[in-house]
Amino acid sequence: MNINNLDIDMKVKLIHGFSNKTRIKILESIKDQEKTVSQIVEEINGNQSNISQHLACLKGCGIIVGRNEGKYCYYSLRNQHIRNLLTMFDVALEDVQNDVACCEHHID
Amino acid sequence: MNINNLDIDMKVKLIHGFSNKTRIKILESIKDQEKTVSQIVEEINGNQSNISQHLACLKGCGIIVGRNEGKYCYYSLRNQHIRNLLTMFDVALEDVQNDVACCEHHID
DNA sequence: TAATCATATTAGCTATTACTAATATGTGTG
DNA sequence: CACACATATTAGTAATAGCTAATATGATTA
Repeated sequence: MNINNLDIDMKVKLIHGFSNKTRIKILESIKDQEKTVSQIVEEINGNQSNISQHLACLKGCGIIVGRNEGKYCYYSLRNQHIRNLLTMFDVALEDVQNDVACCEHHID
Repeated sequence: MNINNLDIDMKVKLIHGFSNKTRIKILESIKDQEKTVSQIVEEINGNQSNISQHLACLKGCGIIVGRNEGKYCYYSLRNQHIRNLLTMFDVALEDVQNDVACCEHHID
């Protein structure tokens, strides 16, 4: 496993962070302002444990950062690059939107 | 399931296309010029069946397009937006690179 | 300090995804 | 037309990811 492979692993991990519906919802929810876990849970109508796990994943992937304040934990996007990526997904999607039968069975 | 949810599903599917090591390798391989399946297989040292399946996935996600010519099939990135996305991943990654323990067990 | 609230962690289970090997299809060539 | 080559498809299996419910941790408050 060389440097290049490490890079690609990192890249895949980063991208993987974005590749789940719940995580995308979380990211959209905190795109413009930091929120606490419970705010997120309420907003996207999720399960506390589940959201917490996804937040840990997003943090581990370097997509978001957490900040503790008293008993609350505020999460926000790591930086502007991440925000840009989220925007770019939408841009690319618009373009594809019409002719995507779309990966129904993913690999097969 | 409303319009918004359909959008988000599409978005997740699009992103999912990028979230696998083999697929990223394929994309990097064809980033600057179209290639045949066998060229890709050779270049990234992959298994023909496996690569073919991933190509179908990428096509289904709207990330690449295929063009038949005789017994060959040439694949290339769908458009410039996709190329931009690939570049942006690298940009975002650089930024994160240093402090990513990184999602070892994904959700847990 | 006991009770409560916010969040994290764990365990068990199910669903999804990726891989390999075998086989099929489709196209050009001797 | 038989054979070889390029690619696609299928089936079966192994690996990964995601979910829920239960429990733990850690901070605040009555």
